[in-house]
Amino acid sequence: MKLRFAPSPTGFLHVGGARTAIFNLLHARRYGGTMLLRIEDTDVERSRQHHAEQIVASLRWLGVEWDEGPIHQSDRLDRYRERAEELVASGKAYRCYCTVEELDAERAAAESAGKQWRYSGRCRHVAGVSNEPHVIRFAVPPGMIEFQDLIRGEMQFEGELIDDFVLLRSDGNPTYHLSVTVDDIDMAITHVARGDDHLSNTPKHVLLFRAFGADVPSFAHLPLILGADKKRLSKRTGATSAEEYREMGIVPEALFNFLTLLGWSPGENREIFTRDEAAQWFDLGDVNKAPAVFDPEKLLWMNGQYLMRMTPEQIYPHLVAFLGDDPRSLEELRTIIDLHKMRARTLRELAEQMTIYFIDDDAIEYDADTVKKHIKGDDLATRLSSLHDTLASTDPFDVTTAEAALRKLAESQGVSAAKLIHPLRLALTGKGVSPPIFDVAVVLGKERSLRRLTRLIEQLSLLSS
RNA sequence: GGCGCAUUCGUCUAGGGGUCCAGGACGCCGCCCUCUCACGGCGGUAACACGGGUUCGAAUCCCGUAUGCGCUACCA
Repeated sequence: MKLRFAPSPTGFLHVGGARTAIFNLLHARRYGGTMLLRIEDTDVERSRQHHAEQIVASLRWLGVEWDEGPIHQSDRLDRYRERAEELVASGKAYRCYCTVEELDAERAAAESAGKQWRYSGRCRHVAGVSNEPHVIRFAVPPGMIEFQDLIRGEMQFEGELIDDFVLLRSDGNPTYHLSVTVDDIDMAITHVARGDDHLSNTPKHVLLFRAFGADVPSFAHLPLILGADKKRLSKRTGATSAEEYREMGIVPEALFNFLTLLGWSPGENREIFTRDEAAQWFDLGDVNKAPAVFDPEKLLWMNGQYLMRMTPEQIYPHLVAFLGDDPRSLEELRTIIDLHKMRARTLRELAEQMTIYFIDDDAIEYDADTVKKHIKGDDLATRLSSLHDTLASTDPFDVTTAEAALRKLAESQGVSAAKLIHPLRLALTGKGVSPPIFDVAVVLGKERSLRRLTRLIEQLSLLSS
């Protein structure tokens, strides 16, 4: 068994393509098959080398591996010409001297007359060989074309309704239909899993496999991924490339898992699982027929689930990119990551939350809403001063000791602990939300915590006015 | 227009004739936990597109209709 993912390098790796790659990989792994990566860059107009490199990088990042390739179709142009000539020689294809201008004009005329247009096949009968520019067209035979689709079942198409499609362009480059079948034959592909948009092209490919005397592979046409507007996922409705999700702070394992669930389910209500688990359960035949809407909210939730289950060691390599020019070491961040990982949905959020530990004690900006809520009462200054003294004499300065000391103080002051805790949070972080405040204090250390508390006390009159 | 594909809660899905007045997850709402947030726990909201059949019985099978999408290029 051998599968392949065959992107064309006309842009970044689209999430739909990413999912196609994942499904190919999973099916190959499930059944011990081989996975091939092939770059379909026969369209010189639109293909770019840097896109190919970007796609390869995105696949690596995502964790989609391949056993062979990447093979570039642009390296195999001679092979496609050779195969096209074979078909001409055997009478299954022919040279066509019609120009695009002529054909476009015919098409436009037919359209304005309200009639559907199809190529007449008139060049089938042109005799001899001329040096005039020409394409090679496949002579589509009449009759029903049938094939099996793993996802849709038995498919039937009427041959008469298919144009004599172009195999080789006038510049000598192959079209998709030619290159894809020549390659799938040469590379012994047994299962073709690709986007739904190719379903209508498949009869052409079946015809070509037969014309070449090759076995027709199994097909699996995956439904598209839609945006919130139920249209093909586009930039209007959200990020479309794997790269954008990386930049957003999505970890690859989460995106992989999420994409896997679009159009497929392992059953038994399983949502979070590893690539290896998916590879044990996956089968192309279980993929849904209906297109799926990409829900960024659920991706964010899933990413949060991953972050919270990952260790600081696992998170750190992904996090570094979000830490700015002067990233701290894993050692410095280990505790902080543990404190914040269940509070962030993306690496970006995580990095953002961690900044409170590294800014100057004097640079903290107090959140206005939190100030309004917790900075009140004439005796606040004195109570916080007492808190300062209490914390100053707390030894050791650890979570349990500090918390016990604060609670004891609150009791002696006749107020709830919350009356001290919220101002303390504001003092240490400038915010109304944070991890448990004594954990934050311990990370900061006694000295910096006291300095931050002192600063708040000093600014109290300013803030409450 | 032609050909093809699809249609279960807002979204992702489970379901493959009776156990479904439809299960899980995200989101949303409420409660609990609690120093805040998050996590977690508990509960709630919400769906078989429509119409005909077949059958003792249909979300599940068949046929229409509607809607959406794809292809109809010297793009893939």
